[in-house]
Amino acid sequence: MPGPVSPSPARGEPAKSRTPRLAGRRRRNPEATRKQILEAAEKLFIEHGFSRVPVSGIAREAGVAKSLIHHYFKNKEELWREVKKQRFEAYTRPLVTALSQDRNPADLQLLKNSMQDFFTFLDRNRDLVRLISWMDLEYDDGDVIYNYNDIMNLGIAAFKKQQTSGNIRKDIDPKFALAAILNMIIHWFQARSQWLNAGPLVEDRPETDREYLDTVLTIFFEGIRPRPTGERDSRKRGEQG
Amino acid sequence: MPGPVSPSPARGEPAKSRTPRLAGRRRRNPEATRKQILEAAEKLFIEHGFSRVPVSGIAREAGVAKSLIHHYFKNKEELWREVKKQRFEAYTRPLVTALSQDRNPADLQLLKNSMQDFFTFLDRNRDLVRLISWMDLEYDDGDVIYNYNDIMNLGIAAFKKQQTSGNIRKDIDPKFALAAILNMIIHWFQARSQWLNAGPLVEDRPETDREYLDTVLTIFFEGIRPRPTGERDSRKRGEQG
DNA sequence: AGGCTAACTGGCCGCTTGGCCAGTTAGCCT
DNA sequence: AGGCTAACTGGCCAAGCGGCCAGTTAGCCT
Repeated sequence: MPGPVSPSPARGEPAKSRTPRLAGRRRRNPEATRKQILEAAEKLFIEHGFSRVPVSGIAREAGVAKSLIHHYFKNKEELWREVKKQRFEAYTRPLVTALSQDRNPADLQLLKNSMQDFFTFLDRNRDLVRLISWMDLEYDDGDVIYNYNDIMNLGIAAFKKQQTSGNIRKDIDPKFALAAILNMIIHWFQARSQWLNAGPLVEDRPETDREYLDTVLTIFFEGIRPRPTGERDSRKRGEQG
Repeated sequence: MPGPVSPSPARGEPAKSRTPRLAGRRRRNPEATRKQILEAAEKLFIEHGFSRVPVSGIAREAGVAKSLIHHYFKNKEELWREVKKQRFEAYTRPLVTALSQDRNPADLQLLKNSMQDFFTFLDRNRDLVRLISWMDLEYDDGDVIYNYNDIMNLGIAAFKKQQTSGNIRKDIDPKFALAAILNMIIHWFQARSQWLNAGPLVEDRPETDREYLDTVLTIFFEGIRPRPTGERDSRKRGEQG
C-alpha cells in the first residue's frame, strides 16, 4: 500500500514564504532540482565510477524520485556526459587563465607560477583528478571537448618566448616539456594514495604535497635552463644492449 | 523436471578418434583451463573495468561454462584480485631488476638506463598501465602487495649514492625526485590518448614516444645535476599572493 | 571393474538494474 | 475559475546480474 507520499522532506529548507508552498515538501524549482541531481550524480560517479552507481542511488542522494532523473536526462549515460562536461570546463579554465596573464614575463616566473597555481587547484579539487582518470580509462576523448589544445598552445607560446629570449635551452621541444611537467603534477594526485601506501617514506602530511611540488619545480626549471657555455653536456646517452 | 541433459554439445568439434578422449570436446586440463579463465578475465577487466564485465562474458571469452569460473574462483572479486596480483608482479619486477644491477655506477648511467628500460617496458605493456589506473581509482592499495617499497628503496639508494659522490645536487629529496620521474613516465601512457586527441601537436608516431622520453630524461637529469659553483641558483621562488 | 574425486555443465533463483508509464499536483496563463 | 504544462511521484517490468546446485563424466587409484 503506497499511502500518502512520504511527508518528511528529510532535506532542510524549512518554511520559506507565505506563498502557496508544498505541504511538507519543497516548492517546485526545476533548475535547482536539476542541479541537485547533477551534484548527486557527480559525487557518486566520481567516487565509484559510472557503472557502479545505480540511478536509484543518485535519486536517493538527490532526494528525488528515480523517475524524475529520467525526466531531466534521457538516460544514465547522458547524465554522466553532462557531469563530465561541466566539471571538465572547471578543470581547464584555471590553467588557461593562469597561462593567459602575460604580464611582461622577463624570466620564467609566469610559467612557474602557472604550474604552481595548477598544482594548488588540483590539490583543492582532488575529485576532479579522479574524473580525469575515469575519462582516460573510458577513452572518453571525442565526447567532451577538452581545452587541451588551448592549454597546449598557450603553454607552448610562453615556452617559445622564453626560448628566444634565452631563458630556456633551445634543444627542448616545448610540447614534450609541457607534457612532462603536467604529467608530474596530475599524476601526483592520481597516484597519491599509492605513494602514501608504498611505505613509511612518503607521509600523509600537508607539507608532503608542498615538498613534492618544490622538488618538481626545482628539477624542471633547472633542467630546462641553458647550460653555461663551455660546460659539458650530460645529455648524450650511453650505449648498451 | 530437469529432463535429460541436452545431448548435443552445440559447440563444433565433431571429430573424434579412438583414444579415450572427450567425445566432441577437448580433454580435461585444469591448469590450462584456469589459465584460460584468467587470461579472458584479464583482457576484459583491463579493457572495460571490473564492474562493466559480467562473469558470463568472461565465460564466453574463455570458452567455458560460467559455473566453472566459480569452481576455480570463489567469486568475481577474487578473480579480479588474482588478475591484478599476477599482472602487478610483472609490473614491478623489471623496475626492481633494472635498479638492482649495480655495476659500479660511476655516473648517472644506471639511473638513466633504469628509467629508459621502465619506459620501454610500459610501452610494450600498455594494458598494464590501464590496470594501474583501475587500481588507483578503486583505492586498491591494501589488497595487493605493491613492491613500490622495494622500488623506492632501491631507487633512493642509487640516488643517494650519486648525491654523495657529487653527481646529484644534495638539496633534492630522493623520494620526491623518484616520484617525479616515475610520474612523468607512467602518466605519459595513461593519458596518451588525451595528448594525441588534444590537437595536431602530438602525433601518433612511434618516434613521438621516443622524443618524449628523450625530453624527459634531458630535463630530469639536467635538473638534478649540481650547478657549477658561483652560478646563481634559480630555485628560489618569487613571492606573490 | 569398480569407485572416488574433481573437472565441467545447464538450469535456476533471488536480486538489482535502467527505463517506462500512468497518475498526481504545483504554478502559471488566460 | 478553469485549464494546460511540466514538475514530480510510486509502481511496474524485462533483462541481466552473481552465485548456487544438482547432475554428468574424465581420469586416476586401487
